[in-house]
Amino acid sequence: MLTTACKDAIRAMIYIAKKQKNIDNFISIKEIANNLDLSFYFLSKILQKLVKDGFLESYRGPNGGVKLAKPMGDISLYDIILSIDGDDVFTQCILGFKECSDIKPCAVHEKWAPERERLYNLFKDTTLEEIEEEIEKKINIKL
Amino acid sequence: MLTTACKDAIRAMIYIAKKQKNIDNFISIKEIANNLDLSFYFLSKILQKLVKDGFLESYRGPNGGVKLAKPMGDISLYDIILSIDGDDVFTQCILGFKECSDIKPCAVHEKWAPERERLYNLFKDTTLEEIEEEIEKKINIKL
DNA sequence: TTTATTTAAGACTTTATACTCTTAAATCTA
DNA sequence: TAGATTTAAGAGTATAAAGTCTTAAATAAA
Ligand code: SF4
Ligand code: SF4
Repeated sequence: MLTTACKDAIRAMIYIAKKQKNIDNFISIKEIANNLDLSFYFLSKILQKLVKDGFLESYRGPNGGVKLAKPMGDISLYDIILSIDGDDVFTQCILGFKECSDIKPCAVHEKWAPERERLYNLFKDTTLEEIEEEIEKKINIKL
Repeated sequence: MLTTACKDAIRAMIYIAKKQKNIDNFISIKEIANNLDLSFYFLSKILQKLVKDGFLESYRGPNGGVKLAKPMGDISLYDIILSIDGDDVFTQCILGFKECSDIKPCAVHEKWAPERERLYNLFKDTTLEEIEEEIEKKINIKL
């Protein structure tokens, strides 16, 4: 469904959003990796993409790190997925056909197309802000 | 979402079901591969799994090939996916957590869990028979 | 200005998936 | 029985994803 790089990216963004709600500092990637039990090396690589795509702002040197480059209500899970994995999940055919036309659809199009649409809407509608509120509301949330 | 091996498997099973509606012969893997524009070698490997799991019956020698081992109404897309890819798509966490309890869920569980359930039902409910009927009904179906 | 800290970038290694080929076994037909 | 056909099984190769490491650049603080 999603690559591990993408899953890690989402978890990191949630962590950043949660932390940023309180303090507006840059958060070091090492801290994020440690707290989420991820490889620092791997996470660094992943977050670089989000920086390039304008979802994170980064700063080097002591007290450096990353922070959200936009209001958390303006960053959706779709944005993160698109940045890391591309839009294949939302556009590709369930049977793997390269070209897909509604004129000559495959045998499961009627079943798959609406589901794919639901998936798109789900991720598009879910913002870091909403997730952050969910975390505040509940007690036992795994990060 | 699905591996290419799994997509190929589904396409092959649809092809077999469609053909078997008319004649009850064994269908050679070479014929399937040619018609679906797939590698004979790769497809052979993939279909072996479906044979082992009891969804296909195979026969060697001239006029040999494969045929459905069950009524096409008894083979769902879920069965095929399970046989080739395993059940990861239907059980795994969207954030990649190994263990997942409803007691301490992740921040997107409330959104993801129902969607995963829908996906499961969709594939579980869609049988080769239903797909075959869809193909008969429509004119321009890509195989 | 020197040293420590932190991200950026690219090379590199490992692992998993995708794909190919060869040989063996089963079966039909001449 | 000999030869052709077709799947089975396993080895082998190629490509992509995952993960690691090294060096450079930016910055802060001593
Ligand atoms: S029409 Fe069929 S082939 Fe095309 S995207 Fe839809 S499901 Fe896939
Ligand atoms: S509770 Fe969260 S971590 Fe567990 S499966 Fe659901 S979405 Fe994934």
